[in-house]
Amino acid sequence: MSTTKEHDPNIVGLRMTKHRKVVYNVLMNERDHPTASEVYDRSRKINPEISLATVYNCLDALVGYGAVKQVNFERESSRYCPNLSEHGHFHDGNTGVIHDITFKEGTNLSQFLNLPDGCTIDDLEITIRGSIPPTSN
Amino acid sequence: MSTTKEHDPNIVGLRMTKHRKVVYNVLMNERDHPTASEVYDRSRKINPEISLATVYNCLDALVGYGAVKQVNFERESSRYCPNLSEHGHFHDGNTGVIHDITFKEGTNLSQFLNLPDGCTIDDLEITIRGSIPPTSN
DNA sequence: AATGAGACTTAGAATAATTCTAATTTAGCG
DNA sequence: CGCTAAATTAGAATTATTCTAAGTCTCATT
Repeated sequence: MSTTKEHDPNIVGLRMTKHRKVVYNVLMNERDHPTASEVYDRSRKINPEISLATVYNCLDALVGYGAVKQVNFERESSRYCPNLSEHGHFHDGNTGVIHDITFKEGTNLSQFLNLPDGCTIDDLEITIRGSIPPTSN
Repeated sequence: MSTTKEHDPNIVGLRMTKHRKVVYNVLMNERDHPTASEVYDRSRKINPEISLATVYNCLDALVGYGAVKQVNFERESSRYCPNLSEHGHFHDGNTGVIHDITFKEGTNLSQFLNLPDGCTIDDLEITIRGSIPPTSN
């Protein structure tokens, strides 16, 4: 489960620097929605001379090119997620773990929301706070 | 449309002070999802000696007692909303206006989301960023 | 209506996440 | 291989929010 492969976003137009690679690999290798400062800590283990400002820059660049998603929960620090598929987040209050949640096949927003007439949707964020019962097995 | 009534949350257990009344009325009289500092500006017009810290305290108290909702959009300043019914928000990128959006009658989350087994939901936040075509009439 | 305890309010300092600045280094095209 | 624009850096700056400690008010109880 902890295969440490080399990942490469390979995005057209995104200049691939040493630091961007490190940050991207940090996100791919432990997909637990880390904050910028957690990414910073992990990145320094790989390349100790990276700075926090660079981590922010790299994350911004990766988000800007659509290689990772930025997740905001309440007003906490932003978190970063390499899951590019359309999904929401379930924040388990017991464990603090953030789970990705997907839509059921063939779901369309206007089926259940009263959206403004003729609106265009650029981005959707669904965040649920709750708890998951401990598995009894 | 700009009736300036006196509103009172009348919540059991919520001590109703002068400042809390002012803050609550500010929210009720212009229901446009203001930030704390916008609430501060409007409150000072009614009662110039209110402080920003008090505005934060009052908003926190009102949120804590369920008299208003706190809305977070990305990592921008929190906004406050006296619409207590279950609803999401549509952020119009053209105008900057935030519209409340409601669920269609009888909607259940698990109809369209793959939720964790047996999870309990405490809070749901749906935020859509998009645009609404200008009305042509 | 007076009292008192605890909750509210205040100004200003402190904090925390993020962004900015200006100087230096680097990627990658030609 | 040299060049130029873009990336990186350390540290300062910014911004929203929270904290602190002292003074004030609300309201249940008299």
